[in-house]
Amino acid sequence: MVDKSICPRFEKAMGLLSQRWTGMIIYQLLIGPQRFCTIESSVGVSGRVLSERLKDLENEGIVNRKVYPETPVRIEYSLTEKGLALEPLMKDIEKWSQIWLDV
Amino acid sequence: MVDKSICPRFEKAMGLLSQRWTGMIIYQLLIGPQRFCTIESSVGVSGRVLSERLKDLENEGIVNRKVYPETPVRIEYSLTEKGLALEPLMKDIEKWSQIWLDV
DNA sequence: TTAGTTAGTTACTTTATGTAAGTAAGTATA
DNA sequence: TATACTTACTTACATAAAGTAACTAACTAA
Repeated sequence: MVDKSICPRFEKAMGLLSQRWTGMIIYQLLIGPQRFCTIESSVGVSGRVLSERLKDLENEGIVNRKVYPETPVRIEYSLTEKGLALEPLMKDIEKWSQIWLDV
Repeated sequence: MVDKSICPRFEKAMGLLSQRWTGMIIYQLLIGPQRFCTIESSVGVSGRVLSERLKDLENEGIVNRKVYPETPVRIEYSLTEKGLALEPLMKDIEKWSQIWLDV
């Protein structure tokens, strides 16, 4: 008795955003372009998973990766237009959490 | 070098919403009160995980569980005020997905 | 030559999820 | 009386995802 009436786009979006750490990474990148180690320490995600998530987000066109061949190499991750479009959503989570959650 | 400057409330909210299936369950309950088997089939989550999630959501005060001692027993899950307050957020995901994702 | 940098990757362990069968409490059917 | 059928779960077991820590590449500086 399958009765999936849920919009497949919504389902895909939720599938992306409900991966562990993905939301936190995007939220952190809303501050501005950042390098790997900065995201790692501010978000508290392991390098193994961060590397995986950034690859996925890049493939989805949500995150941009820019290499600066300095020494040591600097790589900056930033949000694309598609990624920046998630800001209202993040603000809503912020609002909700401030009203309904206590620390 | 730990530099977690992220708001703990936001982090908790994201921790809740980024659990697999949680968002879909809430989205489905926005339609109205529903029983276990309806959520199970419409969302496509397994009974094992659905049971776990509904317990968590009830503990968080997001979902309400009401027992109707009919035969066979009917149990209806619905969103509390706190849960309903997540609607704008869900609408944002909907909007974003419709603009930025293709099926 | 040794040490130090960033941005990863690899191997291994622990946790989360999927799958399918089982349970409890009750009614209806043979 | 026995068997089957309902919902709402739970349990046991298998697989997938995430955590941890060590390792690598490419380059510079001491």
